[in-house]
Amino acid sequence: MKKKPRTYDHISLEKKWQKYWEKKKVYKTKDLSKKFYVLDMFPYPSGEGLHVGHPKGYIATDVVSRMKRMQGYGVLHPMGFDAFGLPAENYAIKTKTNPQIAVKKNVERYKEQLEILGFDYDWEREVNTTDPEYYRWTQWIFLQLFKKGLAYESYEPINWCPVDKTGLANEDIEDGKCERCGAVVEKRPMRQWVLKITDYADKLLSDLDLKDINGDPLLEWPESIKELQRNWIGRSEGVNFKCWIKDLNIEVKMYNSVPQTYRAETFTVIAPEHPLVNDLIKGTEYEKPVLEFVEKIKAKKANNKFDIDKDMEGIFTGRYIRDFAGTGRDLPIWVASYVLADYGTGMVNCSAHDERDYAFAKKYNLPLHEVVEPFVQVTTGDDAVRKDMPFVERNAVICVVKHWSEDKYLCLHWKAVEWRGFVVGGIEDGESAESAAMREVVEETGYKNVRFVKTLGGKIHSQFYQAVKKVNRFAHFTPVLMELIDGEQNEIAEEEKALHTLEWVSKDKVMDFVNKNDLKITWSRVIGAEKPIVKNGILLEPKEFKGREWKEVREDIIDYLVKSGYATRKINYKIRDWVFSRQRYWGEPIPVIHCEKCGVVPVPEKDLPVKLPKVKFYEPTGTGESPLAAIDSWVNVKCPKCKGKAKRETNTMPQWAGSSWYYLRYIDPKNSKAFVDKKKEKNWMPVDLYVGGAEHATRHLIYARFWHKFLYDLGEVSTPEPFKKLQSVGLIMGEDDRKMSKRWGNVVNPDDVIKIYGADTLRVYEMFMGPFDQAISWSTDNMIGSRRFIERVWKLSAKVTPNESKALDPIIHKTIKKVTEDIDAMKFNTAVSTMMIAVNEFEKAETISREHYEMLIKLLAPFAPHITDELWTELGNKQSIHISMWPQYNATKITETTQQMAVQINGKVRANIVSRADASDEEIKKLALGHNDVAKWLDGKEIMKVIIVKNKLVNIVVKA
RNA sequence: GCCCGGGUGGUGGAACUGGUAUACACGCACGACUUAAAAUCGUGUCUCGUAAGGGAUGUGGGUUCGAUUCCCACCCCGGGCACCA
Repeated sequence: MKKKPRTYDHISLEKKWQKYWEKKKVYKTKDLSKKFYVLDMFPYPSGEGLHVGHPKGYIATDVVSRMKRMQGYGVLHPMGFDAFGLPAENYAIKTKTNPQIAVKKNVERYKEQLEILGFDYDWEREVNTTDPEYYRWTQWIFLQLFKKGLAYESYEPINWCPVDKTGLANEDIEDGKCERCGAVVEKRPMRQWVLKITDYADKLLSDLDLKDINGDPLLEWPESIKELQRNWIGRSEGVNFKCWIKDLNIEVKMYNSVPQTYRAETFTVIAPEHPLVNDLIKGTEYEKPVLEFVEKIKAKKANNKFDIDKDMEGIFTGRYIRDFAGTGRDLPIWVASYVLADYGTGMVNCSAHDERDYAFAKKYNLPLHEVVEPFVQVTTGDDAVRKDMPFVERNAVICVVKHWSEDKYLCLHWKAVEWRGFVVGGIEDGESAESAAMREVVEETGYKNVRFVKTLGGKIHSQFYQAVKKVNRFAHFTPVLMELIDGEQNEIAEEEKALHTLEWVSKDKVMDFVNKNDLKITWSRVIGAEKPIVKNGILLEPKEFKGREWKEVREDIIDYLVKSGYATRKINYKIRDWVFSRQRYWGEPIPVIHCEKCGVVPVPEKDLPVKLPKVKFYEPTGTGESPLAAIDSWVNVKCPKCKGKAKRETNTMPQWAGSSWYYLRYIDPKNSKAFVDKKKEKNWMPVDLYVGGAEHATRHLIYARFWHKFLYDLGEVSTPEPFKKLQSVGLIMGEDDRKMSKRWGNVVNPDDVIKIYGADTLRVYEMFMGPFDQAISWSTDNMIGSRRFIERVWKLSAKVTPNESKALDPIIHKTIKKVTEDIDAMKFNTAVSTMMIAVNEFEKAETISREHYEMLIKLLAPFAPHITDELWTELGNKQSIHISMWPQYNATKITETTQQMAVQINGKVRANIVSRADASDEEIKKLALGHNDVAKWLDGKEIMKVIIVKNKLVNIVVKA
């Protein structure tokens, strides 16, 4: 064994090992009985190159894949490039180079940057979405979708980006702006290809919760990303009411996801874009004004100047919905700006129990009819309803009492329970609310001359715990307004005064004074500031369901409506079909041909790929046609069916097409007969670990699941879901806490960092920074710690002797256990800190056995692959450390013979004791009580209880 | 507004199914080595207090022998969705 003092020259050392690994094909994918497929979200190679934030996820998968390989798994850890789409094309236009050339250059640059980081990718499996041999299969999948009717042409208005001059999918829009360039998106009707992702909406949603045979979740995804997808898919269950337009006898369906309140419906609104609008107004006096209104709203929407809060507008059509459910009312139909044409049926019956409908009705003075009374339940505090206790119902009054001369109101403050409100009391049998109110005011306040003014609307239902009577109360309050005639008052008993005080509160302070919701509702009726009752309340109609609760009655009402023939069950989704065509050059040509005679004809599979032709001008035209339309020689073809005159489709696919299935191509990247060999697919799928940014939750991850499910239904793939475990990477921010970007000048380039500190240091640092899925700011200062750590491991090799030494057994075996578990759980920061602790211990030892040192560097190998391979071969090993066996911990070597325990007295640490590891509770108790520092605290106190937690603490509870 | 995360030293952060809060690292201070500096090594570093001891995990309350961890309310920060009837 050599023990030369040598310097750690990371530059030559790292280069040397990278060459060695490549030459020896250390990382070639092997088919073994145990497989592990680790996948990175492949990069989109921009002209900027990588910054230090990009490789964070790649380092993590590299660490995992290296450990898995050492654990004897056949590991598939590939890398490729996603290069079609707007960014590459815009870059090409800007730099006036052909995108093909620009992409090639960018890919080369990216590969160089990835290579110096020392990743273990099997580059023989590299894929590139712009390679015709790759997109042949992207086109093939499109054709299968087309054949199953899942790809169709549509002429609906879509989102159009005026800067990028192309249509966009819903998913490409952020806050009404183009996600790429930030331009305000317009609505524009044009021909486009659309994929029917809505057919899979239900499966995409429910399969998020798939369970395996053990009942464990099949998708080990962060709950937050599942939730994002659930929200995006936006499933809504409800009913479609059958309605008729009065006089015209047109049947229409009306979607309603809150059918409980159907009897409150008093008017109907229809979207301005709805085709039925014309039929409603044709030839009537309403035709002109309504059409003008529709045009105005459409124009606003096209320019994205539409703001729902400012622009809630409508106009009457002169038509009515005929009474459809026995309410005895016909509903006037209004065209309203806030109605969505492409959700539900584009037409909605409106009631007082929806905030927007309520606001619209108030604005246009439309009638409202409430069928729900407010219901409040106290859930917190002393008067919170007690669980498992029945309710005692009672009719009662809430009396708001106005001062005889000032604009003040009589309020009560019950101090014991911190209840602030008005005079409240029960209604006796046979008593009217009015007389109960008179009686209660006199009894409670002592004021003698009070006058009834009016009842404040319908009942307010309220559940709370009545401490005095020790019951759960269900009160049905009638709120009333009273007024004192003068200030004449009886003396109030002293004991009454102690319970509560009377306060005259000025009008503007009452709302803040009262602290219970039923009282707040009462007060809002006094001042006329009522809000619509939504989502919660007690039903008055229909009479069969009177008294039932809003949430609880829903299913029964739906049953009732379906049985009565008023409605049918219906499910709607927020997710829209995927607008799949782009009017741009740089994408996969959509493989169909438009024939004058036969219509749309798919390109025969044997003619794939439809290659993107080389062009001189690839700037977007902005006409709704892609630049391909100008290339006659490419566009004009013979119809594959009738051999007649035909033209190629000139739209191309969106950026997300190629990435929707690339993980399958890695499995069999060179196959020219199929997109993937079925046997190989079965061997490697699903992806065991997929790592990437959470920003892909609603696009890539939904699209890929959609395509995968489609291929699964075709029998082309063997798993219902593509990605078993998903892990999101937290961003690395700039040192100024802002997103790393050229714009802020805070970009740190990995090449520079590697030059100074080495790839191993960069890798260790990025893993050590903090929790992997959390966004953390870069700190070059902090990185020095990782470099020091590596150098200490390097220097430690001087202490290695062939002799055995048992002293370090516990520490190294604990470290093996923790590091292995942490890597599996993606807790890299604590894995690194555990190794740091081990190194600190190793440094204290005189000598280190070769066995222990080898264990240590093996644990470090996935994080710092270069230096560990160097140290490993210095020890005389012939093969790379990365194909050595991962160390296994020995549980018996971890267990210590003694245990240290803290002694607490009433929860405060007063002493520490050491006992044999197998000491009995009695022995430990004796030891603890006998300790000098403990005796001092126990002096003259009575011991109530002694709690012993093995290997942790002893807590002695004494009487204070 | 709704739905997810998250608030712990000067900083990044650690703490297993409730069990000695602040591991590990950065920074800082002091010391050693050096003519000197860098590098390296050592010691210290939540806070108040001379000490004994007390107080701290966003705020307030609760459960418990014991709470960063569980429950309730509120405040703040980050992300997503947002006219979806």
